[in-house]
Amino acid sequence: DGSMIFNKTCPSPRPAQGALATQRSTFPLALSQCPEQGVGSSPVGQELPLQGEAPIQKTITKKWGNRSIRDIFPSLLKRAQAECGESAAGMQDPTAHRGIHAQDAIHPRGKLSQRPDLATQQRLPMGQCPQHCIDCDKRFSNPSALNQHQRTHAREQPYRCSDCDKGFIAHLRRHQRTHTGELPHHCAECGKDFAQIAYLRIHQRTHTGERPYRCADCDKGFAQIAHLRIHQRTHSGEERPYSCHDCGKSFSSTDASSAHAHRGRPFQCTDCGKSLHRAYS
DNA sequence: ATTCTGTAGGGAAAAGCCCGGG
DNA sequence: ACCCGGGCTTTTCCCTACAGAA
Ligand SMILES: [Zn+2]
Ligand SMILES: [Zn+2]
Ligand SMILES: [Zn+2]
Ligand SMILES: [Zn+2]
Repeated sequence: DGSMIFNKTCPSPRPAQGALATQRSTFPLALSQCPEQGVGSSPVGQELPLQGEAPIQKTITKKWGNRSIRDIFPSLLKRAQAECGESAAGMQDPTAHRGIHAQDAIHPRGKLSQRPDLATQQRLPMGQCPQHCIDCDKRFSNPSALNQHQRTHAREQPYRCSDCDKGFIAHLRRHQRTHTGELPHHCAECGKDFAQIAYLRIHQRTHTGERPYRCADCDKGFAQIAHLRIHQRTHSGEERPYSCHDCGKSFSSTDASSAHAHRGRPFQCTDCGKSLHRAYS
């Protein structure tokens, strides 16, 4: 831990979730309704090679402070997604910025928008369309298309956060705690505090040992149903719907895909000098 | 024997849905 | 009618432990 050098020889540090969704018919694809994509436009499809990309950057040095890269990386990704217009310029970590677009199913890069961009009169790939809906991440080639689209959100979402400008159907206060850091729900057992009561309830099972979800095959119990569902894949054969963009290996989950390692040790710790073969060491 | 690497298990965050009380 | 929050839920992410392979 500590400060890390992220030596990016692997072009996608986190495996694509969206892009891989094509291989899994049950994936909830939230594409549709985008007026720029036309009716029945299919999900990502075979991802086209990205055009106009800078060549993969060889080394990106970044001081991560006291936090490890795996702690800081998710927020970088989220911020890049929320703030990006179309270019990585100004981003603290262009690597993260590239990553999220290369993997993004919401606005797949391979598809051209139907209307030309106002400035250039070119049909841009959807992922590069400059008009960005902050509520759903869809992209539009011109402001009026975005405006029209956003009126649908105004109907659906009567609440709007003054901090991040996102719209919600309810529970605005609860969302705003993600900005304020307020943690009103206290565990009397261990003293930890949580932003949502649901976190506290689930957390309390770690003290009580309650495991309400039971595997019908092996009778093992789990505290969270998501864990049971993941576990049950171990009984049901070799379903491997996710594959790595870079090496093509298949995995049963995005988690497994993200944890797998590549040759070349893309991660290096500046403190101990050790090369790491994957982000999770 | 040591290092790599895939996998299982477990702790959380964010946000959607339903509902009842005020 | 409207707002709010509790309770429950799904989805996704992050991390660790560990066993078998290299
Ligand atoms: Zn907000
Ligand atoms: Zn506790
Ligand atoms: Zn089981
Ligand atoms: Zn790979």
